[in-house]
Amino acid sequence: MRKNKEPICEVECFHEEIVTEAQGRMLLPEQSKRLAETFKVLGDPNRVQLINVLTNREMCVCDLAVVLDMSVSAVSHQLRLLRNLNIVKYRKDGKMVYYTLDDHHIERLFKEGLEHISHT
Amino acid sequence: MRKNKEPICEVECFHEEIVTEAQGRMLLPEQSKRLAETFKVLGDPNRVQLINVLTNREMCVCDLAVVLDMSVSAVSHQLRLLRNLNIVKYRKDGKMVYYTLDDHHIERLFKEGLEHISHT
DNA sequence: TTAATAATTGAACAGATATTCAAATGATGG
DNA sequence: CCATCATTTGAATATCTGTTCAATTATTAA
Repeated sequence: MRKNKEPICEVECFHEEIVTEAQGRMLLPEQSKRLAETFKVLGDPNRVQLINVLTNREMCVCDLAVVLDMSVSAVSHQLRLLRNLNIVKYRKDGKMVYYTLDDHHIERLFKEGLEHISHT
Repeated sequence: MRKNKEPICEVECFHEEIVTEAQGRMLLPEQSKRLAETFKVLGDPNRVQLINVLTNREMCVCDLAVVLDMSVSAVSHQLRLLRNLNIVKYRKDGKMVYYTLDDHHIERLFKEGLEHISHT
C-alpha cells in the first residue's frame, strides 16, 4: 500500500494520461488475486513433480512419497493444498488413499509452462 | 528430502511396478526447478498487475507506482526481479526509466492463466 | 479388542518473500 | 558546483511457505 494518501500539492512525476489509460486496463483485484493463486500453486518444484506424475495416473500417498523422495507427511501436506484448490481428488480403498488430477485447465497451463521452458 | 535412506528391511507400502513406471515419467530436477521458477514469478498479485499493465505498453517506474498503488521502492524491487528473469527490459531517458515486457512466452502463459480463471 | 499400518493433522522451525525506510546513485538544470 | 528529482539499493522487518516431528485418525486383520 502507498503511504501518500495526502493531497499531492508538491510536484509529482506521474503522467496523468498514461496513468488513467493504464488504470483502465488493470485487472480487477479479485482477478489478479485468483490468477496469482493459480500460478503460485504451480510455483514449487515438488508440486510440479506431483502434478506431472498424477497426470492421467492414480497413485497412493506412499508411492508418491517414494517417487518424489519426500516424507509421507510432506506429500500429504502438499496434497491437501492441491485438494483445497480442487486440483486433485482422491479415492479411498481400505487404508490406502489414491489421488488423481481433477483439473484439466491446470493440465493445459502446465503443458504451456513446459513448452515455455523448453524454448528458453 | 527423505530421512529413511537406510536399507528398507521392514514391510513397506509402495508398489514396485507403479513406482518404477512413475519414476520414468518424472521431470528432470532441472526442468521442475525452472518450471516452478517460471510459475512462481507469476504467483503474486502485484506482479500479475505489473505484467498485465506492461503488456504492449511502456511505462515509467513512477507511473507504475501510482497505477499499482505501491511505493516506488516496492515497484522497483519487483521490477528488478522481473528484470533478472528477462521478463521485462528497460530504456533510460534522462532521469526516467521506462519498462516494457521482454518475453512473449510469458505473455502466452499469462493469457492461458487468464482463460483458466475465467472458466472456473 | 488389540496391534499394525496408511494417511492426516497441528505445532514448531527454518528459510524465502514482499514491503518499508533510509541512504545512495545518476541525470538535469540553475 | 549544487540542488532537485527519478530511480535503485541494502538492511530490517513481518509474513508466508515447506518441511519435520509427534500425535491422531481410520481401516484392516488377528
